[in-house]
Amino acid sequence: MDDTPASNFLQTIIGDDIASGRVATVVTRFPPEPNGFLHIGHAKSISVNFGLAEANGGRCNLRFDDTNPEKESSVYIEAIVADVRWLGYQWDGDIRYASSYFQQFYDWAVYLIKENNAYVCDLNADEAREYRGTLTEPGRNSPYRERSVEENLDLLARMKAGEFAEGAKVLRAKIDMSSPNMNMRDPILYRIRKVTHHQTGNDWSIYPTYDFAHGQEDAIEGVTHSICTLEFEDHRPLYEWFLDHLPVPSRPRQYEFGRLNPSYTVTSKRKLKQLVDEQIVDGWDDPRMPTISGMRRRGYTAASIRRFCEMIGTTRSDGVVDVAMLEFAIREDLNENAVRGMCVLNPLKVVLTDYPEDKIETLSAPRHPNRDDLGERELPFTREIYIDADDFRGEANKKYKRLVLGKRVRLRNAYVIEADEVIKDDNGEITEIHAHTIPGTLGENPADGIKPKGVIHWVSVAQGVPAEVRLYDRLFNHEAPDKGDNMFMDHINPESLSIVTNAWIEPALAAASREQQFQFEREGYFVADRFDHSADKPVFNKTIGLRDTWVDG
RNA sequence: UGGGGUGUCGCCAAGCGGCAAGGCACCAGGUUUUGAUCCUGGCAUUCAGAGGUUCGAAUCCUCUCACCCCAGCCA
Repeated sequence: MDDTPASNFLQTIIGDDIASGRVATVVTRFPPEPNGFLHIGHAKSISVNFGLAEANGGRCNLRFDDTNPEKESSVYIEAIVADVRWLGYQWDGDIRYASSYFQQFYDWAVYLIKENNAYVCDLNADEAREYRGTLTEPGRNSPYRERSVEENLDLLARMKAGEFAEGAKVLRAKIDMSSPNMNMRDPILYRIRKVTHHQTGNDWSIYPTYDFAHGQEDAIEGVTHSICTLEFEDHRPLYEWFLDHLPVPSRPRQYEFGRLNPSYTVTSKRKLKQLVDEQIVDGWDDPRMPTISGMRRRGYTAASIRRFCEMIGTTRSDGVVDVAMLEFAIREDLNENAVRGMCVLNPLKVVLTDYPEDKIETLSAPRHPNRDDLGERELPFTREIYIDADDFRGEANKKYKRLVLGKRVRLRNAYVIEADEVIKDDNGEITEIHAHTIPGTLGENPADGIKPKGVIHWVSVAQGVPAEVRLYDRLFNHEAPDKGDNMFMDHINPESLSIVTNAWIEPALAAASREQQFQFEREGYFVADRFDHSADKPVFNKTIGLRDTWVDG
């Protein structure tokens, strides 16, 4: 958005087109099919399409490629619209639908028949496959290929009228059954589907295929640069064939880029849907999902997703992007902008035996270590506090910079304390620690010169608030779960979610509003859950941990 | 054994005939009341490989190799 236009091959092409006068105004489009939620791969496409339009003073349309009603639903339309908006992009004019051009497509189909460039074929799916040939053998002409224009016109009209059963007939382009490009072997333009369409209801019983719709949609909308992913490259000759043989109002051009494949994740709507359907996750917006809505709920910001897309670039090579880059993008944003707070995930009580029982000292702590503009928060200090159980050891080596029996540690934003005694129950489990404060260490080092070895976070027992914290980890424990067909189900990380129900947060955090991001110091970045969080029952999701270079656990 | 693509550091990626940007990751120091941030330094005599053209090649030519996509009435 405020970024300088990324230099990539698409920008070069567009720059040349503008310079040569081939295009006056750049028009792109983001054309999702409403058959699932948008994921991080779509975010790249959105970033490319809207970004290129924006960088070149052009426009970008949001168009639903809704040509297959069987798999689509308006539920997805609503989710997709919300996601694009949340990412921060504004499409040109109204939302478009391929389905609103259905009559035009039909008229063009009639045109093609009249030009002897299309015919109705009665081959069923199996027969058609047989006639199509293979990658190395040419196909054979359909026995229905030479029907008369009149007969084809009549048959198409009757297909439209619903006279034939699904699968009984299709309309095909008459191109070349021996083409080495499978897409040119008399591709299907229309198939019979007697289903209700989410936009057009029962108006149609035949629906155009992607190939017979896409280029024409682009032409109707005046799209100048139709940008898609690499797997459509083989369709480009067909895309152009239709533009060549139809009286379309403009001449769009298709360009392809390599799709995004983040490591440790799957980005295939089919596979994501399977995770949802089989309840491996809680829904399309589960925080472990690589969907836009899942990432949003996880605590990713729109800015970090845009930044990530910018970092990875746009090229024609397809590789796997290390998720560490995505993690870097969100840490970078949150480090700069997230308010700090303290949360104890695994509470261990510490009693400060020298501290008065009823005393509540209201300390003040900065909301951010390097940003004074974010101000300060009140931080109550009391005799009993919780620290994380991992932050105490009876004894430890010099590398351990936390609380050790007989040693000192600094309580973040408060006093230096020294551990005196470990209290255990009958089973030998530690129940609490007795310690004492070192006077005069509020904002100062100990007067005796014995500096604490480390800093740990804490929360007042009496003034803190219980909270639920959902700890997320990657959904897959394999770098490339997408490899192989259904193998990805074998690589599910069984520990991708663990819920901490007895976390303890400082009062300032209980005042969080939904979707507000924080850094729980020394733990990571967390967000108040978009749906489940409330002041009465705080719920936080772990977005990502802090970078941890500490060796020796 | 058809057609279409891609190969530059562990990952992403600039480079488009003049002598290998940058980011992520990693490593080593410094600062630090977050083992975070921040700061400093390190990290491809080499561009899939082999030939060739040229004063000079990652960039041009030739061949080879590897990987990806295409045989949905999905997009």
